[in-house]
This record gives sequence, C-alpha cells and structure tokens, in this order.
Amino acid sequence: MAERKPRKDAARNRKAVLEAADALFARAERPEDLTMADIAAAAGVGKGTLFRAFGDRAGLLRALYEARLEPVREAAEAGPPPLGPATSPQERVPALLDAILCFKLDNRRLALALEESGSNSLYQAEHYERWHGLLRSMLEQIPGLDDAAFTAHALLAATRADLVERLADQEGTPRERLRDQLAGFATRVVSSDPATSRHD
Amino acid sequence: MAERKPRKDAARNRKAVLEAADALFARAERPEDLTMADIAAAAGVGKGTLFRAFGDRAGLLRALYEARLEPVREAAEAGPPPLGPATSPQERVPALLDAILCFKLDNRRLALALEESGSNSLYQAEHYERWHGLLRSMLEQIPGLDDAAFTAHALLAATRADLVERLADQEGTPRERLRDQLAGFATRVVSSDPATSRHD
DNA sequence: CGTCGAACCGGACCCAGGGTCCGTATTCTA
DNA sequence: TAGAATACGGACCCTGGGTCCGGTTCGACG
Repeated sequence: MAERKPRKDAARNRKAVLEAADALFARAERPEDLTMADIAAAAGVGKGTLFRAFGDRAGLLRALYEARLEPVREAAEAGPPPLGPATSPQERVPALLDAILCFKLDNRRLALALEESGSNSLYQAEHYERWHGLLRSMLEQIPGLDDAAFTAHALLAATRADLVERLADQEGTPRERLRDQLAGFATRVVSSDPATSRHD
Repeated sequence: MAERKPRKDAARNRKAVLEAADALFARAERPEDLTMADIAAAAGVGKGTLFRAFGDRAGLLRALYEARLEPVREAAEAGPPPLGPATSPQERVPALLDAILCFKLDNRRLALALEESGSNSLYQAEHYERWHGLLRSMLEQIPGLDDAAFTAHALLAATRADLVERLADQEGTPRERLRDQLAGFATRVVSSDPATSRHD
C-alpha cells in the first residue's frame, strides 16, 4: 500500500524541474509559449523525465501551483486573523479573497498558464475545491445569504487569473487599488442588507 | 477607403462556413477537439478558404459568437424593460446578467470554445467591452457604489463560460435555479446598503 | 567490492492540428 | 469575351505535447 520511496536521482530531477520551471514562469511574459522542451532544457533534463514525473503539462503546472500555494493554504486554514478561522465571516471572506488575489498577483504567469491549460482545468484543480469549500462554509454562516455555494463561485470568479492580468498588466491598475476594489466588492456582497433587496 | 464588396462566391462560402460551424458546435460535446479541418469539410470548403475568411480559429469563433449575440445586444441597447434602457439600474443590472447567462447556456459549446481559445481572448473580444461598458454605466448610477468598472468585471466574471458549464453540465444545476442564483447575487451587489458595510 | 535487476534517463521520434502557399478556377469589368 | 483581380482548396509546413526504448544509474545483497 505504501508507495516505496523514489530513487535518489528521480527525486533530485523532480526538484530540479520544479525549480527551473518556477524560475522560467516568473520570467516569461507569455507563459503559453513556454514549452515543455524549454523547461526540460532549463532543468538539464530530458523531456521524458519531465513527463514521467508529472504526467503532462497540466500536471506540472498543478504541482508548481500547489507547492507555491501551500503557505497561503495554511494561513487560511489555521493562521491568525483576519485570514484564519478566528474571524467573523464578514471580515474573513474579503480577507481570503484578498489572499488569493495577492497570490495571483505574485504568481501571475503561473496562474495564467494553469487556468489556460486545457478544458476547465481550473475547476478540477484541488485548490479550487478547497477555496470553494472554505468560502462556502463561511458564507453559510451569514444570515440572509442563501446560495452560499453559488456565491462562493461568483466571488472566486472575480479572482480569475486572466482578469487579474488584464487589470494589473494591461490596464496598469496598481496592486493596492486592485486589492481595495476586490475587498470592497466582497464586503458589499457579504454585508448587504437583505431587507433592501427588493426586486420582482 | 471604402472596402470594395467581396466576390459572390466568397460571400456564399463565408455563410456556408458560419452555418456549418454553428451546427457542429451545437452538436459537439468537446468543442476543443472540433478541428478547423472538420469545419471546412462540413462546410464543403477548403481549409484555405476558411482561414482567408476569418484569419484564424479565434476569428471564426468571434464571428460566430457575435452573430449569435446580435439579438441580445439589440435587446439590451434598445429593447423593452427590464433589459432595455427604460429601467432602473437596480433592476437592469440583474436583467442584463440574466440575458448573458441565458445566452451562454444556449450557446455553451461556442462560448466555451471562444473563451478557451488562446491567451485571454475573452477580454479582447468586442462583446466583452460592450457588456462591460454598458454594465459600468449602469453601476455608475447607483449611489454609494464606487469602483463601477471593477464591479462590472466582477459581475461579468460570474458568467464565465467554464463556470456556467461546470454548474449546468457537471453539477446538473437546473437552468432556472442558476438564473435565480445569479439574479440574487447581482441584486445583492447592486442593492447593498453602504451604511452596513463596516470593515477596516 | 562485484554483480544483477529494477528503476530511471534522455533525446529521437510520432502525430495532431493550426496555419500557409501557390497553381488553378471563378468572378468581375470593360 | 479577354484580362485582371480575386478566391479556391488541399498539399504542405511546423510547432509542441506526448511516447518509446536502448543505454545508464542506483542500491540491495552476497
């Protein structure tokens, strides 16, 4: 049952690939034309090795992404306020979205490459389920807000990598402004008074 | 300066391609593996013709999409309430998003193909600019809502084709429920009482 | 340390699919 | 109806993801 440990060279190569890819994505301005062969070459490894270790392009991207995301995940699941659990949903929802936004700003190319890779690879990535579940559970605690599941999706959609890139890179919106806007939006969603919402 | 009119056969072929592609996308369950050669064959035309008429894959997708979208556009810009101009922003914003959602539900494959095609082709499609501009101008009329531009992006993000597909096809959410949820979300955003929004 | 099998390496190779080219056919103009 | 302009179409090119397999490295064991 227990996976027997990989050979030393395999482990070394895996790490080399991860590091090389990380560096390449950080530098690349067009992540989609960063080829697998490029990555293999940069890591000093054959293409075969790369595919054996990660399955396919999406697999590599996912591995990279999850690795980078790890700290954020921990902070969100067990860290200090306002991100951690000891916070009211009204504050924690914007805080979580802010954390995700910052992450995507800091890892633009990678996030972009991941979300663009193949058919809706975003929605079947584990981290998406994680964020969605977490967000939904927060939203469920907010009185007068039904459809927590949908709302969670909608809020997460506002942090899509390509949107972030458009706003930050193409339109040049400064980081802090973007953060404020998203926080404002989230707060609005989370704190709207249902009595005001008359429409039909 | 004036574009001289295209030759008769060119026009006929263009139409043939459009129709064939339309039919194919409607039937296909995996829009991404519907190849250009397939479309050309179905239209009874050579690949060259297809590329000459539309430039590239994204161009064809855009043309198809815009054509289908035309009625919605008209309804939104000059139709009767609640979609048309003679409606208060509080009602019209949800109505517009609903129209977009319905459109994407009815043209799932096509929308998916378009949004997946190449680097952020969604955000440089004309219709995106149109919706965004329209939405923004509505939101600007709502007191207490700043960042109309960002809010418009965020709301539109909730209608992303891949999200719609996940909810409708993969999770099986019924159409009407989805519409209700989106409308509820939009209404919430649009009608939240700013006095309630304390966060710092 | 020597040996042997398993695990791994890497780059040559395969193939689909987007996009191009150019000799031929069609349409338009006069 | 001739000649130029335009369009046709499918053979062809090329990139890039993914596979394969002969050769190498690892490490367990004697």
